[in-house]
Amino acid sequence: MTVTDIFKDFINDKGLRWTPQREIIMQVFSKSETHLTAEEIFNITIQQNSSIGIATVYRTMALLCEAGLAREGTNLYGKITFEPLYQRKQHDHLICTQCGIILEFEHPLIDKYRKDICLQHDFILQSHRMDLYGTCKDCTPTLPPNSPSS
Amino acid sequence: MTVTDIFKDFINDKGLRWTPQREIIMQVFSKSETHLTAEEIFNITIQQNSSIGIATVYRTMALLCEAGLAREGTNLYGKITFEPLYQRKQHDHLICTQCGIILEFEHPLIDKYRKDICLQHDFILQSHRMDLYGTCKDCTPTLPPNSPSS
DNA sequence: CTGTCTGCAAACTATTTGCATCCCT
DNA sequence: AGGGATGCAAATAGTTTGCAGACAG
Repeated sequence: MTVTDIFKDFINDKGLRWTPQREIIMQVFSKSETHLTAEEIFNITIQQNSSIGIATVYRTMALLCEAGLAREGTNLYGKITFEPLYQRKQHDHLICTQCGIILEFEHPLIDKYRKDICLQHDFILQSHRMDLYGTCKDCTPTLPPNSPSS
Repeated sequence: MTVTDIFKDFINDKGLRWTPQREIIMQVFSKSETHLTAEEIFNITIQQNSSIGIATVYRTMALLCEAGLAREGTNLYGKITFEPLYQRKQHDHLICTQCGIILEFEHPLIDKYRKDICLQHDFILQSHRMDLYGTCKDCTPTLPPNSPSS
């Protein structure tokens, strides 16, 4: 059962049609390890089929979200991004505000306490998003050894 | 030392000018307990000064963010929102996807593990955002007592 | 064949910017 | 007086929508 199969089933079950555009877009997207904007997905897809329009990317991504295979978000610049959800552990993000890189992590206890909180508030948790913003290892200026303490 | 004082100092220190518009916008904003969009802030301010333009709201909110008194975010509909930061404990959010209400909570252990994670990744934490999405107490359909188990 | 999909371009919406004028300092 | 601040309107930028033709089933 591949991601493509799942999406194809979803499309069929809704009485929609399986098209080359939908297949390409979903493949490009599901290969990605990071959060992509519609434009980024579009730029990759047109390398494989130069006649795809960005409207189709948006329309297909909406279907992928509906199918539970993708999730919408917003990047540092306010653009909509899509995050692959298929067969991925739930995780949280470290986002470097210098270079924009997104690192992933998970922490079982954070997860546990998250659920506790929801119980305490009679809140039925559907999903969550936790992003930690800061400076990643590579963007942290490291003082050279013996550097003057100006 | 009120919020207004802090903002006024910030404005002065930058060699900028204290204007009625800035004062009104900042007061409207700092009275708010929730996340507001620019338009919401605008709608309240024009009740006090009908000639304020929305561009000024955006410009003033940018200053408040720079001053560390506000923080930008995105609501369920993709619009930019502003969250007051002054003299408020850091906290996380429970966001009801039905009615949009935002409940706040804090959990010291989640906070501790968040910091641990950053240490492990040589990541210098500047800020974070954790939003839990789901259904709040009031929007949860409760079965009447003795309801049939259809 | 039928009705969905597509690409295109136009429409929208939220946000930003240019500019003449205003008004703090 | 001088230069930042404002409101307006126009410009952007991202996303959505309408439509005629293409095409899956």
